[in-house]
Amino acid sequence: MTAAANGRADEADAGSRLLAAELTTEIEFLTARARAIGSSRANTLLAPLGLKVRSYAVLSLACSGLNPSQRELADFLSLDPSQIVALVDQLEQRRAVTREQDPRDRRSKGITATDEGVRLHDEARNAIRRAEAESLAPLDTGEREQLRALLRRIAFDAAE
Amino acid sequence: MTAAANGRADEADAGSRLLAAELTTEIEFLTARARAIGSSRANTLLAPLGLKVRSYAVLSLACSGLNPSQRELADFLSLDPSQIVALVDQLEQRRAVTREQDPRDRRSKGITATDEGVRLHDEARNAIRRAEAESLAPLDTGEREQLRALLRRIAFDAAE
DNA sequence: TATTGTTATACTCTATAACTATA
DNA sequence: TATAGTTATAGAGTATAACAATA
Repeated sequence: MTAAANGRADEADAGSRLLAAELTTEIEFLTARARAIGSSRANTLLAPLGLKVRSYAVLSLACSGLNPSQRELADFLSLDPSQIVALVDQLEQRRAVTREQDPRDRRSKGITATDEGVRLHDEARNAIRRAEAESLAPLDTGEREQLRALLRRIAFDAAE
Repeated sequence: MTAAANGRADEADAGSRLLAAELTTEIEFLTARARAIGSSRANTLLAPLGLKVRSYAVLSLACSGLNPSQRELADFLSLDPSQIVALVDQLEQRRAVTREQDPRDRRSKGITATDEGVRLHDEARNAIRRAEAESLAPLDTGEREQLRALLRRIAFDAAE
């Protein structure tokens, strides 16, 4: 996780007296904790499909119609190219995606989903949405959209 | 983070055409990315102090005046007790914290900061605040407080 | 000479189980 | 019998460097 599995994420005792500590006001800490809770739930619900948040992200981008190269996937997901190789290997072995050599640059391989990959992605997206609904249970609809908008700006405006 | 170091976190090309993908609307993905950016910055700024986000969290709780036991630290930080041992070992070796046996339950050890630990924590907290300011640069003050409040509810209301 | 994908390797982080001392 | 801390170990995740094919 980064988007790694974290099976212990929701074991913390939220009623703990340590909630009074200053640490709980720091965004860095809160973000890490929210991510751990979210990844844990997402990985649990993705497990029956043989996916994790990492492979789901690759599959999702393969289904986007944007035909990303492995290099683009690595840059966009902030993963090393060698990790993308392993993730694409897994998805390719189960016939969810294909590597297609770019005729204009034969070094580059576009990753696209097969019909089976699209089916798998539909199921996985439902799992992700269930996980999201559980993780965001304390927030109402408007607050969820607020959070989404704020996170999106941090995730993609800050890096430039 | 997990709050692990992620040196590649902010290398993604935010101007990428992949921004159009549906994936970028999913909270799970955005949270993981925000955490990676935040942890990366925080770890970079903590490195000169010989700390990471993990050890900083333990030090911070040791400085809270709440005198947490290792078991409480493990529960609250969602870490395995054996990982707490290693983190406290490191901090104890540099004389930043002490283990004190609880006289009412001699199995339990309360972790408290030394004067040196408090000094280290003051420096580290400044580093964390600088990291936070950088990570949240796209947001104004009101939006930062909004985000803090939303994350706090997810981090601590959801787990019950 | 630089870049894409690939392989290999080492390192960190995380999960699990067993042990001890206390309760 | 159960719990706090500890130790040891294996697995997953991550970083780094080197290589072949292509540009």
